[in-house]
Amino acid sequence: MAWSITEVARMAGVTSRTLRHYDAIGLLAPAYVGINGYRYYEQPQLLRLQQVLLLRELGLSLETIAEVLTGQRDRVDALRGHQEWLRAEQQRLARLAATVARTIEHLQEGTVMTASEMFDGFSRRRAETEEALAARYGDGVREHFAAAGERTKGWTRQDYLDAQKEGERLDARVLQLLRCGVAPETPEALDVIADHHRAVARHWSPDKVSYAGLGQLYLDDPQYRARYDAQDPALARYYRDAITAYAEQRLN
Amino acid sequence: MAWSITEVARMAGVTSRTLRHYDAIGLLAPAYVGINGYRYYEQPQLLRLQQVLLLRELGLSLETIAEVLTGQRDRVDALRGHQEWLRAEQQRLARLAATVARTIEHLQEGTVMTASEMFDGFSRRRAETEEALAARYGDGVREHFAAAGERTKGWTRQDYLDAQKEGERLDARVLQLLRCGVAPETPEALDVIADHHRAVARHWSPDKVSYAGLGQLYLDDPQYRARYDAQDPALARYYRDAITAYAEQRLN
DNA sequence: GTTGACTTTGCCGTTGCGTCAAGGTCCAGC
DNA sequence: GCTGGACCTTGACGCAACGGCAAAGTCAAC
Repeated sequence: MAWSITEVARMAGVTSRTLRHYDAIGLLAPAYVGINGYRYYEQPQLLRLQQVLLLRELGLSLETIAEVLTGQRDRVDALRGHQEWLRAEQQRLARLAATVARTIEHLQEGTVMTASEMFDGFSRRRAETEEALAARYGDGVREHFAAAGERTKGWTRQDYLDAQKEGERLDARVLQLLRCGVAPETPEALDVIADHHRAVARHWSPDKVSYAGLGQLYLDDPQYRARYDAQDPALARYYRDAITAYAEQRLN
Repeated sequence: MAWSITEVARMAGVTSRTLRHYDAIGLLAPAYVGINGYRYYEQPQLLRLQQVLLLRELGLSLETIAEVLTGQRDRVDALRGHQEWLRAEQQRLARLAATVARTIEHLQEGTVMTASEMFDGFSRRRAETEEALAARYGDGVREHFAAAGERTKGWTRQDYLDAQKEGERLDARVLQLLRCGVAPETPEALDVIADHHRAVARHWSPDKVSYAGLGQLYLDDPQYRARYDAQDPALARYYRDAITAYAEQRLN
């Protein structure tokens, strides 16, 4: 008993285009293909399609479904992961909704919502760093940032741009070291970190401990972590190791 | 004071690719373009970008943002709509999570989750129709469906497929009438509806009132409505009008 | 033999960019 | 004047899961 593509589509409540797609991505191949090129499906394919649609309705991606059906991945395992994703997504939406609500209120009150400073990438990153460090090491670190604020009071936007540019160049140099297999505690690496330290010192006065703390932050803080992971999954750790070595060997 | 694309990108914390994209879709054009083709941005563009990113962080689509910034659409209005969407999406995810949880339980209990009948598009649709009608007219209609179940007891899968195929052909014919401007109460339209009535009567015994109720259902039930709306936004209403006219004129 | 329903492959469109690729431009140092 | 490196341009593909359309071949019934 073989069914044509449209017949199967009707039985399952999907379109024939969908079945062709599933064939194309290797998720569900027909039982056989006629000499005319027509796809023909039989009972086992219907059962498999049933499984596919069941998992699809739960929101799993076709890729995950394929993994589950080939047995590469456990169903319960995949579903648990999906459930976690669903929860995270729900929370994200909840936060968004809250922010939207607040924004609406502000708009209605006529508050102009300047906050233009917050849209300077540089100062925003500094604020985030302050929060992250304060969360890890207590409010004591905030005085460091207050001092940094004093020091950069006269900076123009151009100064910030230059500082940011230098930071990116440093990232590129460290990435080079990593890619070339240079160990993070070698003098070559530490020389690059020396430039990093000099750059940081322009708007902050880290001592041995707090500079090493910054290195650790690169690894632990989700914001920094994501930024470095985007370039190389090993970059954050490399940065931390190099900074730690630098603090140990060249600071006191 | 003009800034290059990368400078603006750094200030705003986005990539230059993003700014080029915004230029391409007309969301944010540079202040001017040099003879070398370079994009240059000035203060007003930065302010606009700030607005864009603010709304983007709230989850609005770039299209909506563009409408808001051109003044075609009110901010508060757009945000309210977005908020509703967020709520609906959250609820959808919550339902999904609940279903996933139940599925995990079933899997762990070893329940095999056959429910193969539920994957027959036809019987599923019938179940949905029963629920929808029961919700509207009370449980009294369920006996109609029980009788239909009796009548289709001996049907093979092929019979269901044929019935479904006929249903789709009828939809196509009605759509033709609609597109050609044939009014729903004309004899020509009623003749098509007569075939519809014959087809329905094979697994159901509608009287004048309940057949008209089915027509109304096409318009009111979200499932049916979506199915017809996909073909033409006026199809559901046309169906209802034609069925109502048929019930009035040719049934008693 | 002619419809009409059905099938095939192939390609564009959706959202918001990331990521090359190929090539032109700018500026500083020699 | 030349070179190198950082910067800029346009163009095109890729993603997820198909929808929709076009051109062309196939099948079955009348």
